[in-house]
Amino acid sequence: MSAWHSMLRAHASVVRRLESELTTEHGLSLPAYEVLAHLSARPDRSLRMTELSEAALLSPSGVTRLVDKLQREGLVCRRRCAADARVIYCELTDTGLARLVAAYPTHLRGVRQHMVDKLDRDDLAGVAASMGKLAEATACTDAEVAAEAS
Amino acid sequence: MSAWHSMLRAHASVVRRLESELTTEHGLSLPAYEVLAHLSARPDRSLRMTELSEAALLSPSGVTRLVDKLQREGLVCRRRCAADARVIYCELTDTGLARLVAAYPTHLRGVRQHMVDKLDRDDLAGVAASMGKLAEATACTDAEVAAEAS
DNA sequence: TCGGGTTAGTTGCCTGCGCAACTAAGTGGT
DNA sequence: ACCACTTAGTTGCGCAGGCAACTAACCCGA
Repeated sequence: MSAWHSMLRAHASVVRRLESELTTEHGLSLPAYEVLAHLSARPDRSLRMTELSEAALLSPSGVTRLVDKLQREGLVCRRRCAADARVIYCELTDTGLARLVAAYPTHLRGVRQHMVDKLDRDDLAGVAASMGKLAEATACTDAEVAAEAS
Repeated sequence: MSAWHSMLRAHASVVRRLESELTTEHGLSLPAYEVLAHLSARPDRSLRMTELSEAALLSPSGVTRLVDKLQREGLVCRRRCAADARVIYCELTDTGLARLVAAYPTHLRGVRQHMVDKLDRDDLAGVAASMGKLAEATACTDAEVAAEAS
């Protein structure tokens, strides 16, 4: 139980700091950064909206609006899929990539400063492992829930 | 870095589940539950608004509105402080306590189910320790920031 | 004792985001 | 070939919550 509360507090404070640094220095919210980062990791710099939804931990509508915003700023653009007219690829523009590259050091420094440096090597490994288990486990139960719903 | 991403995902999914269970079964958001729980832990069942703000990880305005809502539902009431007319005590009513007692098992089960049971004993201890460090460390830097601002 | 600074709480305004309903497009059974 | 079912994405709506500005109360030095 104390683990739970500590996790809540830790998450809240780390996220708040990272987000405030990112927004003041580069005008990017944390989900926006996540989106750009995930896009940049792709060879074609693009992902489907649903994939972004998964990547940015956002609901479909949230992704739609976030991409709207990023598009208005010229950081991404929408591209229709030739094979399936329902899917829309969101593609990172050069401007978007530049913005990401500019923001990257800030983000990296933030994570180090607010998380990595406060823990020793073993702690960090433990956290990574445990959180990985949690994320995976919940993904599984999600699948089960979806299965029994159908 | 993978620790960071895992933490984000784990937190998001655990929180979402807990919250949805709490709201559907008892009509309480997670912050609302936190508030009631913290109040119940006090001998006089009351806390100042600022203390609630800290407890519920909410901004002052957020607390004001959350307490407004809880008050409308009759779960808490506001009480002025005789010694200092600025401070307002938020006090848990009997109804509020009853609601909390009703919700408690749900919350406990949720935390077990979505977090504790997915980790073995050592993981859990590690998470508690590490997250404790993070929360504490960020509290410290908060203090520093406040100090240098003044 | 009174005027500037601080602190507790509230309010206006705005943004982000989830849910539910919807449209458009693809798929599969008959 | 057609119609029911699913899937991708978008929109209407509503709520939660942060920031900045405000009020009221306290505090302290001259």
